[in-house]
Amino acid sequence: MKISTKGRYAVRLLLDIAMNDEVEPVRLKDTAERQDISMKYLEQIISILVRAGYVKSIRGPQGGYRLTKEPKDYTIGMILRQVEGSLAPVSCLDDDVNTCERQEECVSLRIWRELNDAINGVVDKYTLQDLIEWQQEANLDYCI
Amino acid sequence: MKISTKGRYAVRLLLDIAMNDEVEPVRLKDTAERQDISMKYLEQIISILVRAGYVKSIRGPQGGYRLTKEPKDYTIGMILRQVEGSLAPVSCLDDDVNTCERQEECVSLRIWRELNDAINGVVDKYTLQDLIEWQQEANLDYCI
DNA sequence: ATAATTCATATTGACATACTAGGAAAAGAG
DNA sequence: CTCTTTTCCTAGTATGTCAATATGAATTAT
Repeated sequence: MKISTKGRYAVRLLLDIAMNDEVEPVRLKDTAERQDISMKYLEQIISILVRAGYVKSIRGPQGGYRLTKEPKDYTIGMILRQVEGSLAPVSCLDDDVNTCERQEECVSLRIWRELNDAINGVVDKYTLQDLIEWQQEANLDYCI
Repeated sequence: MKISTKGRYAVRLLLDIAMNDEVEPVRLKDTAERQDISMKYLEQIISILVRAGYVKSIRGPQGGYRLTKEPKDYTIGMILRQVEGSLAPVSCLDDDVNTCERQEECVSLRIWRELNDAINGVVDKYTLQDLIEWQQEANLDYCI
């Protein structure tokens, strides 16, 4: 029941881009340093996000990445689902893969469904904007 | 973010024992047939539950397994955590393994914490007794 | 032309998952 | 005491996933 590093890194990656895109787009190399994550790994993760239309890339020198939307428009759930695939706790709940023959008689399914809703409820309640604000608060605290 | 077969089977196993322990203890062979799960795999799972004191075993002919408590005293969360280990969505939240140096400055942690609470909230809300009742209702529906 | 960047694909090692296999130990029935 | 039925214990195995690394091509500002 763990969220993979890929999912967590994706959140940190987008947060880093959101918070560091001032004049120039954000280079992966810098994010890698700031976040202490291998750049090569970040490349793989961001390619998913580019394909999903969550960030746009600018190639060549002075290139980098930019968000395509406002931070408030990225829920954490969107990000996680994009890079992790479904967050459903059992595959019976994945729309496309409901191969379980016991669906009808399965009483556990009721709990898994509720669990699924609870999970999505939390991760879809917060957005990158929330993380940005928390981070800014934390930085303030740190300075004082 | 998936619950493993081991966890799900453990729930079905205990439910099967709860619902079939009439006169004699429940033999794994029968559970395996009823639930369509390999008996060898069930052996491994039940050994965890025996060690945890959730079931007691009776060896030899006419042997089998019995619950040690009332069905209402097993939450689904207890069962899952016992066979799966922690259900925490990030290992930072596992008490013993909080090796993450970013703990202090990590704003995502707030979300993971809330997610953890949501997950445990659901799985600890329901017990084997609930499953038994739902199963009995389902069986009634089926007959009518 | 050069250098800095993204893009694409392949490979790797470690670990976990989901089993299967073989046999030992206990205990009731005869 | 033996046979059979059950649990108990340990090891093995095939497959897949995770978490990266590695290599190099494509693009583009300077």
